[in-house]
Amino acid sequence: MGIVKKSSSSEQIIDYILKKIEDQEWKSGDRLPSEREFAQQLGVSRIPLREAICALSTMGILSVKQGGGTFIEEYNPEYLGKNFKTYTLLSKSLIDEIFEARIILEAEVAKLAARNRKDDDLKGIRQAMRRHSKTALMFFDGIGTKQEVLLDDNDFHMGIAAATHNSFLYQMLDTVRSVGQNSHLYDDKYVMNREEYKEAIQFHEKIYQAIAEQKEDIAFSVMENHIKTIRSSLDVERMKKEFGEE
Amino acid sequence: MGIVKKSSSSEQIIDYILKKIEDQEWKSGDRLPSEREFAQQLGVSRIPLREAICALSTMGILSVKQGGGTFIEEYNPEYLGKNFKTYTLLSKSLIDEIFEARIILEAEVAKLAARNRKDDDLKGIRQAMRRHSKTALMFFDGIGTKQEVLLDDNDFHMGIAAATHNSFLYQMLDTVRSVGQNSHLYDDKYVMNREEYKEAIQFHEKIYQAIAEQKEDIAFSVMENHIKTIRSSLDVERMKKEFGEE
DNA sequence: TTGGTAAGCTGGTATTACCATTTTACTTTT
DNA sequence: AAAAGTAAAATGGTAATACCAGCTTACCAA
Repeated sequence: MGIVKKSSSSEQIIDYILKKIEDQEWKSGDRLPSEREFAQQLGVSRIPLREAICALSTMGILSVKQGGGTFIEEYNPEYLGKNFKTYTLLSKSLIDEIFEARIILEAEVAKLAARNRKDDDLKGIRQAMRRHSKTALMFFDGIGTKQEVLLDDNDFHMGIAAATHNSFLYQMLDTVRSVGQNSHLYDDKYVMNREEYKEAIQFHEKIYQAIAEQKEDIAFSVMENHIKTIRSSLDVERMKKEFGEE
Repeated sequence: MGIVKKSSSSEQIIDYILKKIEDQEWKSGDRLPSEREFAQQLGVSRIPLREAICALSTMGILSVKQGGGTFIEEYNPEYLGKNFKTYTLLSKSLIDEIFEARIILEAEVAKLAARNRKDDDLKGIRQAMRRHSKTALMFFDGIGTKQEVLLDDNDFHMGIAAATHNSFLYQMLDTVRSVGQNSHLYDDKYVMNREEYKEAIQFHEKIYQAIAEQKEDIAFSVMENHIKTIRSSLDVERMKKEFGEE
């Protein structure tokens, strides 16, 4: 007779595995029994066991390797926001919330980066910044795509996040940026006119300087203005689209 | 012949479903074909299809009802941090990162709450605050458990987060708080001596006042000090444990 | 010692059958 | 005709078995 008793089998199995982890009986890196063996121990078939393993691996708690086995995963903050990278159905009000959160996070991240950054971090940020300004200017001469510009811009911002040496804040910012940019409401509006982008490049340089010189408050406020400026221009575009052309 | 072609079947099915959602062919509330029918359409068996559905439902993108069907879920920020509620294996350095993130988030959340709070929000915060101070004082008279005190404390802080009316910040704070408090390193150290807790209660009252009067900067700085104080006392406890008793 | 080969582990998928719950449609009752 | 009850069908959940695909191991040959 198995250990499982009530309600959905797979859920009970999930609880069973989580309890083993919480009780420290199973630690990071440990291998679970093979599916056949484990299923027999629990008194269930492979199907609900696999459902449980699937759910836990989606959460990042387990990892499965074909031919190898199933293992307890190392704690990995990457999964914090991973779920949302592909989700695009956002309402107007949610987008406002996202931007509000993004302004706060970007500014605080810049501040913390100014405090914690190493010399190596500066190098990465600088490279991304220069690549970005180059691709952005080339884009207005008809060379390259908007996506390239956005990628370089993202590298700049996430490079700053990496300089905080705080994986939680990194992942939170990554989430907020991804969710926002994947929204179908902002598909082709992110890179605006030439002036606005030159302005953005200037913002980037100021932010970089502040981080390099470890001026936390300046990094905070300039970044805050930078993101607020972006939000404003996006709002303008949204107005155009609602009342204009079509 | 099915639609699926290369690599892992279940992953392809996941991509297939996500693409349908991104292309707006399937919207929130829509019902997927039944497992048998859908599997036949894709040219696979039910097993990999169920694996895909399992993964997507743990991400919060699908929801399944036995006897009913499988549906596209409404966008739900709740899943942002849900994964971590049970995960407890944290290293010392990660705990430092968590506290750093928490200080930033709690302070910014308090600030935003002071800006956006409605009168109803104040009511909830006030109730939690009073319940907390009551259970905390009772606890030192030997009545009630530490867990009750922690729950009330959590209600207070999350009530403030709710007052921001920003579900992203709410979920981020919830995540950071959950991850930190579930750590096995802090099992029985959260409620310290009587003086420290009276201090915390005073902090709470100041924070509440600032939010009620919509004084953003005061809410920010008092909350920042509140969390920093907690971190300090926890560090002291950690020292004791490392060099002391055992 | 080195290299490869084969056996046996592992998870991944297919098939079939049956159970549990929900939905639907029909019948019965009022 | 409307309401209530009941049976049938549809759907997800589980079981059992078999086989495929990738990895590990051990053993053998050079």
